[in-house]
Amino acid sequence: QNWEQQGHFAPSGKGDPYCIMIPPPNVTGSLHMGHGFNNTIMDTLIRYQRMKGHNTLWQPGCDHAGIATQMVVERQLAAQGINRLEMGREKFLEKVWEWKESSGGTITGQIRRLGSSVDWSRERFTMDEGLSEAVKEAFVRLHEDGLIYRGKRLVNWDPKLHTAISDLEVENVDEKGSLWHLRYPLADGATTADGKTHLIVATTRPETMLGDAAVAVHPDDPRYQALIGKEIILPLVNRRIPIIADDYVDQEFGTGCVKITPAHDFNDYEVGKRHQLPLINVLDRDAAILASAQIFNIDGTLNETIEASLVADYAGLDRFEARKQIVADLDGQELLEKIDDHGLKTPRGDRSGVVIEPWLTDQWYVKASTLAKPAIEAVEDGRIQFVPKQYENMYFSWMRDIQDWCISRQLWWGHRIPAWYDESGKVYVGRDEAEVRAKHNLGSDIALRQDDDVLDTWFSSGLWTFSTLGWPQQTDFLKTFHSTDVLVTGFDIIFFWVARMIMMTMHFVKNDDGTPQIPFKHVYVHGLVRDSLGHKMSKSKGNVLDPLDLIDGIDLEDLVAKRTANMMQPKLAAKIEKQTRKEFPEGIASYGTDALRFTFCSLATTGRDIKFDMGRMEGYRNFCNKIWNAARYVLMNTEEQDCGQKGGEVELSLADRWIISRLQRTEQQIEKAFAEFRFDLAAQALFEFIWNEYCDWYLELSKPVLWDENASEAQLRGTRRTLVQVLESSLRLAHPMMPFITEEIWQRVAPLAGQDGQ
RNA sequence: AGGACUAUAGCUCAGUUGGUUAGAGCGCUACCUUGACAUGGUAGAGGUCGGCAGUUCGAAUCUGCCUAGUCCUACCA
Repeated sequence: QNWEQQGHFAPSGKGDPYCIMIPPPNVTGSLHMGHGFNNTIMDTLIRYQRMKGHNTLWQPGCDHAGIATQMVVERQLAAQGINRLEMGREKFLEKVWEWKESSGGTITGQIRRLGSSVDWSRERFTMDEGLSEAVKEAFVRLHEDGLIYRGKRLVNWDPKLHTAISDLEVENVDEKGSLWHLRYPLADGATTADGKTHLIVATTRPETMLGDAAVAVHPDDPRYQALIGKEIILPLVNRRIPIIADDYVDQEFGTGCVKITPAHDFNDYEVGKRHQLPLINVLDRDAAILASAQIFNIDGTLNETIEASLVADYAGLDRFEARKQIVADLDGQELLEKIDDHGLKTPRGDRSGVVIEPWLTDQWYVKASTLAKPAIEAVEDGRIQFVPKQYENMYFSWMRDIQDWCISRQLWWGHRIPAWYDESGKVYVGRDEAEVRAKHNLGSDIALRQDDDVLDTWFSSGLWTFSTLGWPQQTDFLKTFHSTDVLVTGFDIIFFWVARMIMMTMHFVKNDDGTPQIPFKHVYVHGLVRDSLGHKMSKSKGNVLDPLDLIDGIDLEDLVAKRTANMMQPKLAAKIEKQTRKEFPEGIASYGTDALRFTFCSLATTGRDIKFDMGRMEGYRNFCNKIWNAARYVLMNTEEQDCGQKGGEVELSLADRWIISRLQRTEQQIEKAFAEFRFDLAAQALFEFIWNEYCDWYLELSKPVLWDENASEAQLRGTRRTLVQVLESSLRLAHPMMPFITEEIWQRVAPLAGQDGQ
């Protein structure tokens, strides 16, 4: 029976509490090197604290990962020719739950293989009943506090996934594009200073010109000052739009004239508001006909309002098709001045990869700046400390300029927003429909419809440290283990998750005296695990390592098959196969969990990315072997022997006293290393002590004593006792990093050393 | 545009508050199969610590500038 079965991983109930919450992986995901690293660090910390006699809780769980999971299930259905919309919400959700049930155990099983000593009895899932209640409660309370509102604003719209996403989910990618210079004819016979009858605007998105509401110039620009207040005839749609002055315009860039399209660009939106421009496009003057404020449909095709306009057949065209058509049409009317090459940052959805459109819709927002204030202070005054410290700057710069957080998603998989609408569209927020009716005195004759949208996944993960302990109930676990001690996570989710956890927790969880509780005292930030060349591991690069393959080993054919499975492009598969055969001609040997974990620890240096080096791991596998053999030697010479544990005179030699003093120094080094989260230094100190001192010197020095026929009983007892005691202490030091080998040997060594083995 | 980080042996990385001959693992060379361990042992080669200048009795370490690379944030049409 191992320690997990004996229940050693649950809180002991004795000693000072020490708690870590696992960053919940995607429930349908599978283990990668990042998890392996992350879990090793946490487990090492937890085991270390547990051995020091603390009342430890390491709580596992998974995230429902809204978009990611929904995409996977949609893809599966698509393979069977089924569309989610045809299926309907309820049936689709049944499918997602089915998928969750069938694949949801994968990653937790894999985490177990890493030796993670989590308390499985307290496993949580963000869509569990308890956590869902917490989410609902949090939403309603934030709304009551005036920190959640619903509003029509420009959002980042994903035309592929058909949902809004937050700023953080948009990646700005450097891409080559063009700058189109378009001629906009001046109205009423006006001319420019140099006698032209048009202005030239430069744009990277010519198709949005259909929605232009103005042309802006800089107020001080001498070239255009005389034209401010005059009007332009917008080409193709022949609508009159004003020339306005705004110092947002950079005189140096392009022609110094900017087309303003408030419904399709965040800057233009602000300009539009400043100048009270209609937030709209083609049919602005006939608002009655105007159903939508934009020229795009939900999927990025041009909408019907275009067709109703003066011009032809853009409606239904994809936005990029429309671009070609519009440029061609402008060219046909001699309105295209020139096209320049232009590098630009294209906003793309981090999940879908498609170009994100600013789109005007009703969404729910969290007023982040209010929540950010105490969250900033907590880091400023050191209640929360980042390790390494430089990440605090990153945190501050984002938090001090934080934008409201769009939390509604037009998805089905997630926590449905607890808001209801009556027939007039008036919105009521409450824990359930009954509460809403009671609170607002709505009779049963009034029909209510719940909001279709769900919450951003990060909304529920933001509550993770306390929702998993039973909040809003004041449970014993919440009182004992919150605030948690350390959060172990990657820098890539500091904004997504860490910052939001701090904000949410400090708003909802209070001490008895009313002061806010922080979610954790330390944030240990680690880097990405990369391959030995420093490249990011990814399926398409074919350089992915599976931690389990490093533990168990894998032969070459299986590895090739694994790396090239389900490739989109067959060409890529051939390349990956070649590369894999070259890198691992013999496949991957089995290194064992301890070697893998020890390698992670030794590479866990201050906050930089980790290049995973197989050579390093090979060396540490040899170290495991060294420990094993040293233990064999010690047991051979001490088991069934008098090690002084039953009394009797014990004489310590110089060597005995020397190794004991070295051990004590090592213990101090490791204690210091752990206090500073320097797992690499802890690993190094342990390695050097066990190999270079205990094995190379002390074991050798013990041989002549043990084999000396003239040695006294007291001398033999002294050497045997030192052998077992130093070994036992070394195993104790090694155990957090190498749990398996130490657990196995320990059971035999501990009694000899007069310890109980735990 | 602003900010952060990195640069040390062929490779992957340590080097604490500036202090003798700069360390580890892997790789490399030579030798060693005696009873913990060839996943081992002994001996060894290999570094002008990215560059330049400065502070100092003394710099891998502190300061400034430069170069190369990685990353984060930002509204350049």
